[in-house]
Amino acid sequence: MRRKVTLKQIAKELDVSISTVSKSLRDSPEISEDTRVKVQAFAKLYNYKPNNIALSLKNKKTKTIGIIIPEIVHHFFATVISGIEQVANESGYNVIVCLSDESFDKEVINMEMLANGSTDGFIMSLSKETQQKKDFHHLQEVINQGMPIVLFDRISNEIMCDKVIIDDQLAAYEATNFLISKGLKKIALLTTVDYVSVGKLRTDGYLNVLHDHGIEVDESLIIRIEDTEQCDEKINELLENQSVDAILAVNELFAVTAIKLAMSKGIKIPEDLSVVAFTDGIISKYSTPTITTISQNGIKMGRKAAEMLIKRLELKDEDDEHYKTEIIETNLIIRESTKS
Amino acid sequence: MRRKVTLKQIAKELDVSISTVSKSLRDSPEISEDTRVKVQAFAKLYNYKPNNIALSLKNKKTKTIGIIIPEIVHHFFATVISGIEQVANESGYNVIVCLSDESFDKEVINMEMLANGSTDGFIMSLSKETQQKKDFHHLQEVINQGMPIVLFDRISNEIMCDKVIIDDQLAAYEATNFLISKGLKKIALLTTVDYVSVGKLRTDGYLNVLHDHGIEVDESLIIRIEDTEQCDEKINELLENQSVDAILAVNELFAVTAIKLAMSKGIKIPEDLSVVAFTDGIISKYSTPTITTISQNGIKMGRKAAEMLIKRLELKDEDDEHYKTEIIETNLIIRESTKS
DNA sequence: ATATGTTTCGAAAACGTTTTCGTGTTAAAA
DNA sequence: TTTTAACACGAAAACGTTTTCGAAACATAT
Repeated sequence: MRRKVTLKQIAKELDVSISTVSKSLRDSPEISEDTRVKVQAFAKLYNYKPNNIALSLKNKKTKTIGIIIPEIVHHFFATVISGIEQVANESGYNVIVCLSDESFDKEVINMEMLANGSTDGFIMSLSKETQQKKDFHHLQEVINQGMPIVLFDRISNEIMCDKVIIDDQLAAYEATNFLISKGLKKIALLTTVDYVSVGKLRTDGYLNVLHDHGIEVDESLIIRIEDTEQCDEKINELLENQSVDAILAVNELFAVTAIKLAMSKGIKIPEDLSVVAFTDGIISKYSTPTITTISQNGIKMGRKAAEMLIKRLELKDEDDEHYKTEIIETNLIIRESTKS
Repeated sequence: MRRKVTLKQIAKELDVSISTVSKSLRDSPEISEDTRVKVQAFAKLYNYKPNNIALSLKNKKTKTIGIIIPEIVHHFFATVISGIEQVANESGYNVIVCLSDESFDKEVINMEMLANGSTDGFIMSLSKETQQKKDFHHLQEVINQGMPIVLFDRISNEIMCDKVIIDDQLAAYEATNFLISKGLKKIALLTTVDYVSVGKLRTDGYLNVLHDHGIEVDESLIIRIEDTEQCDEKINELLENQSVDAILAVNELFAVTAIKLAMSKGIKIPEDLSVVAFTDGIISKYSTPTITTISQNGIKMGRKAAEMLIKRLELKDEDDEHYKTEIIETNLIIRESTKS
């Protein structure tokens, strides 16, 4: 077992000082050709690579980005990570991933853990519980210490930092508008409880478009689903008690569940019922029928978030304090679940 | 902006030495009640938390696990990460994730990057290219330096280390056997090219069961698909030219693609064609019809891998050198895509 | 001859910890 | 009173780097 070689060992072996070795390897002009070549050859032979931890301590930079998200077994979040990783990699950064499991406490713990020197900054999406409690002291604490944060998707306006989102309200507006343009009237909304920021915004967009078309809002068509267990039951209720023309779902899962239930009741898609879902993922593409969705380009969001964070990290402390909110464009991907 | 407070600053402020502060915070008996209380109060007030990087350098332990996988936008790999993260979290470890994108070079670069002090060990699944080249020098190098590695799913027997896998061959055998027991004869296999270890093993299991039942192997029923672009074309060919009773697919994607193509040709599932897929993921559960799959419990694999790695990390250098290969059991989840 | 300049290298500090060891002070024992 | 022990604390080393500064050795110019 050949442990990693250090500057000190090389220095001892070649009978020079540590400084000389360090300078030689960094091609300092202070060092003579002779010793430089000698040291470099030796270092190469023993496959010397500087120790990252020591460098981090010295430079007060870890070249590491902390990612905190609610869950990873989730197509959208996985794509965001992928996007972040791409940019990070190009710039020599690593990513360290922590999951909050939608728990406020876990989010706090993970954040404190990483904030103690492990990362230079954070990219995160808030847990449900955090959005509900509206307690952001852990974020504020980190920001106060001078570490930049970029929030994406599940954000809060109470926190002053860079953000990357889609225009949830507009997207919901346009998607619903698309349904209305097909002559559909009784449009149901499958959404989450209101404290989830994106759920709220999407609901607003839905309400606005109805209002703009002078369509009366039927509260019984708005189904707020807390967790996946309720999903089947609540959607079943909707389909039993109402004659519905179309459904706008705030995620793929609600949509595919609705489609399956409808089909089992003999309701034809899209002839009897049109369905549009947020978040273009695996399910929409491969289910039968394929589902019309609002694309939410996770890769792009991840890339943008990483770019913003790294830019701020490499900005020489000229703390702009001028925070930006980037909006990633969405578009409607029309598939089989809506009338043409 | 209140930067993080250090021992040195506390020491200066309270006019004691750094050692005294450190000892006070760690409740050393060397320190008098008085100063201990005083220091602890001050530290709490300023929210002192030791710097992880400094600790890592001192202890030569980072409490970080490096994960290198081919891609993250992939349900199975996401579940494995989730499992790893659970165990890591319980034991106070963080995970740092790198993606190889199925590229040998990226795998090597990422590994070297993390090996220079960033992590205590690795959990990884080999990229296609690595399996093809059979070049494992980067793994061997890391192992020689005394860092433990746990391989999962895409492994190689040439590397001496802990491993976590499913019994791919047995699972393929049993799944195919299940199809045969339903009276199906012409069973096609949708697999990957042979250098992917799991593809090879699954193919072997398929071949063995045919042999054991005295069924002649029809090479034209074995479709080797290199990448997703070829997928449609190759499966189309199969369905056009052959009368096929059943399909065993080595992943969900191949299965759902085959089902969609078959249905578009008026072939009824499961009446005319039964389909079984490896990897129980999102698609199988939500597609129409739902797909019978071989479960491959990613969470469990991840958890097991993390347990093995951490155990080895915390083993006080009593290098067993006694490497284990854990086999995670699979089971057939019978859904709508196979005859009952 | 001295003064000046250049080349080449090493000592030491710094990053933030923990820990070993030494030492001064005080209290108890002889 | 002197010796010994217990107590409370600080100095310094160590982890592996990079970088500043000083200095020795030699060459060149005056």
